Amino acid sequence: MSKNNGKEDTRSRIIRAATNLFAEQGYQQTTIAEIAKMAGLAEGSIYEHFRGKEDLLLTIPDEWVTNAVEELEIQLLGIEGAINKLRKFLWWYLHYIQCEPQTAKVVFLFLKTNPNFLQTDVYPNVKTFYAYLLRIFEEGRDSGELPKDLDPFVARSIFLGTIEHMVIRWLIKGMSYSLFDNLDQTFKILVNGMRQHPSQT
Amino acid sequence: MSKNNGKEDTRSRIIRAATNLFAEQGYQQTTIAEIAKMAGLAEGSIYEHFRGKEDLLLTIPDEWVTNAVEELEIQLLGIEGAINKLRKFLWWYLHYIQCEPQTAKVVFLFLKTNPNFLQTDVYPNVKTFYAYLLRIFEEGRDSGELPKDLDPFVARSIFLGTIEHMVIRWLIKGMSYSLFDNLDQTFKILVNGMRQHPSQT
Amino acid sequence: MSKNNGKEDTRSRIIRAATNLFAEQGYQQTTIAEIAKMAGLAEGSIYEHFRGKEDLLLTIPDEWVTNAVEELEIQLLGIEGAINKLRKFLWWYLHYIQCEPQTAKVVFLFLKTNPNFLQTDVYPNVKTFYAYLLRIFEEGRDSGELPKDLDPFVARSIFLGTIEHMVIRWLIKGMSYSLFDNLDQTFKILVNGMRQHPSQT
Amino acid sequence: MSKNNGKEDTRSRIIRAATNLFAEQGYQQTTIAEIAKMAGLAEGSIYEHFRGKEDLLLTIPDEWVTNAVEELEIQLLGIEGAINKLRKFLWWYLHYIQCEPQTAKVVFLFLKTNPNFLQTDVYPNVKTFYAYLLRIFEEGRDSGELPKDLDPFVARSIFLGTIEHMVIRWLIKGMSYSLFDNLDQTFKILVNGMRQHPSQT
DNA sequence: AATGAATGAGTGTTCATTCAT
DNA sequence: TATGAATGAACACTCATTCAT
Repeated sequence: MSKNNGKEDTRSRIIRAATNLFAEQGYQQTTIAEIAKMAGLAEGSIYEHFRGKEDLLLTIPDEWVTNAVEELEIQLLGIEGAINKLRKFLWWYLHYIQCEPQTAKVVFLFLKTNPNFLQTDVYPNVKTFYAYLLRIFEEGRDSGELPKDLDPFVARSIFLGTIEHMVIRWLIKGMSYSLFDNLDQTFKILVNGMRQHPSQT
Repeated sequence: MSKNNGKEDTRSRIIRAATNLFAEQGYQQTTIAEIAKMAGLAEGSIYEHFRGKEDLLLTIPDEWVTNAVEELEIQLLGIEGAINKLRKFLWWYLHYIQCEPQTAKVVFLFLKTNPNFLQTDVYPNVKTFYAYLLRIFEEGRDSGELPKDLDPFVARSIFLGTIEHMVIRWLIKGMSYSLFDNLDQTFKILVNGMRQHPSQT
Repeated sequence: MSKNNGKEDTRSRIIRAATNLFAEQGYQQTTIAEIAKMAGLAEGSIYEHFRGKEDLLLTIPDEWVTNAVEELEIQLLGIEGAINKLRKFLWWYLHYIQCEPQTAKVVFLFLKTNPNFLQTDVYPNVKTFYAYLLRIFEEGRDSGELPKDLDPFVARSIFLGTIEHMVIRWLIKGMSYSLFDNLDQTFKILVNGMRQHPSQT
Repeated sequence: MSKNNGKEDTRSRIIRAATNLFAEQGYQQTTIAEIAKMAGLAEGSIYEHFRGKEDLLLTIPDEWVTNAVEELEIQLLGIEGAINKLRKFLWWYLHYIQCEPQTAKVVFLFLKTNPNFLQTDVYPNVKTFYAYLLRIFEEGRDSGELPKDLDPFVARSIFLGTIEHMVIRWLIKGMSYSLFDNLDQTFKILVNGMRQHPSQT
């Protein structure tokens, strides 16, 4: 934000161009020439800023993920109770994704396939991000809000799996509807389960 | 049946070679030359059986999915109640995946990215497959076993999202553990939810 | 010679084209496209026969050197005396070079600079070739025709150095004169120096 | 003289950097960026002092050769007789080469291949340098110390050829031994060959 | 004199696909 | 059916050189 100098601008422009092209055509189908053209640069200039095409792909999530971790922490401030936090997490995460759908598309569709992603500098941030979720489940289990025998890892898998499924479907369908459709139902089922409980109508 | 020696054999050998190579190196990284070599054929011979590399990729799930639909139907025979059927579905599906992990890897990691998959001949089968799940939820809702206001589509998203998340994680981690670890917990949470219910211990 | 089949022909055609182009424009200045064009092939076809441009360069001397070793042995048959053998060697070697000046140019001007040449399969043949010269000097020294204290390695250096100097000068000057000009004088001086003189001990 | 700090220094630093890099990696393999870095400059600054990469290569021998001509003249002062002068030439030349092996490497391995070298400003100096050798042979022939029928050009070819062969071998072998090993033998053979023998007419 | 970001032409190499045998 | 040599379009990447500051 405060780094908007000349150089940073060029770099950002490249990242933006690459993100959009990757998102629209796929990683393999996008050429350096296209990225350069869209960024208003010569082909060779890309290599002044990035080691190569894959380096570019791997750099795309950097800011997005770093920022996500920071925001998430702030978003959860002042929220009491595991379930309230989960709700907040879900709503905010989908909102975050919806704000930059192109970046999300690259991350969810092309990056997770890439074997080198695990060795990236961003990957630890991703783990940090997901660790928050883990902590919420642990907290809820310990406070009695969630069952004592709840395995936080399993709970997280279900939570994340559901989100990812929704997001990927949304991305593939061309982001033609709102990610928040049916979100209430989804959250309700996640929390209450699918079974008809005696205590429920 | 009598052709299942010469021609059919070759075709199967190609598919098997391609599946293994795609699974191990990725689709883009695998060359026709490698596939031909592993299948014991000359490069050009591949084109006697498939239109091209992508056709080959798109053909891999054919038998696997067709067979899945058939087996699923049989598996569900005689099972009473939506929850029992869901349990069966989950256990059997994971078992099915674990039996042919290479095929699963190709399907879950490389095929879902491919934009042409949706126009494939197999895709309707996939929809049929997932429709079973939908029907189970509808049945449960209508019989009162599941809540009256349960949205079957939402329920299915959660169910499938969870499974996919588990499977993809398992594939990426090198299939180094059993897919059935923690499966009980997972199913329990899906059905009962994450909340501590008064009626539960 | 007897190998003139279809495949061998193509390979030879590539080598010939490359040899001529390398000789005329230099190794770096020659492109694969040019070689392919001159060989009447598509660019990619080069790679069916050679691993790459450098492999092509390194392959050029193969036949030439192998053949030289064989011919040399025959040429020396029946020649008596070290000095007579040296004379034969000199005349024949220059003749051999003059027969295929393009190959010679590549070998003398571009190959000896290449650091990978020493690890080539041909290099042992080169050593074999030069070892003949060494043996002639040893033989002359032992038979008394050449001085007892003659160091064969030193003698060989002088002999080869002189030849190489002549050849390279000839190549650089565009092969515009005969390599045999002044050859008598040259040989006389070389041999005079190495010969056992009556006035010497 | 007063400029020999700022500007001249930079120029020399560039030449030194280029010489070392060319010698170690070859001309083609060395980039302007590397040279600039080693010279402690920005890439573009090279072009304030040289027209380009090839100009840089062609400039390397300048001082070395000019200086050689000057020194050679001095070295030969007061030496009587052609053979004594040849001995002096040989010893001093090798010494001169050994003092600056990196420059020698560039000159002997990369410059002589370069077609533009012949049009360089230094080239006349090289001819001057070699002309000294020619004059020594002529002088010896005329004085009767060397045979009347000695062709000075031929004699020089042998002399230079031998030296170059020794030097190049030494350079390629990594300068791992002394250039003066076996020098006595070498000179003895060379001179023996060229010397006027009593037994000859 | 120095900088260094930008340039963009140039090129080796890959590989899916074709086709004559 | 099978072959495998030939194809040739496509592309990432390099690097000497320029120029505004």
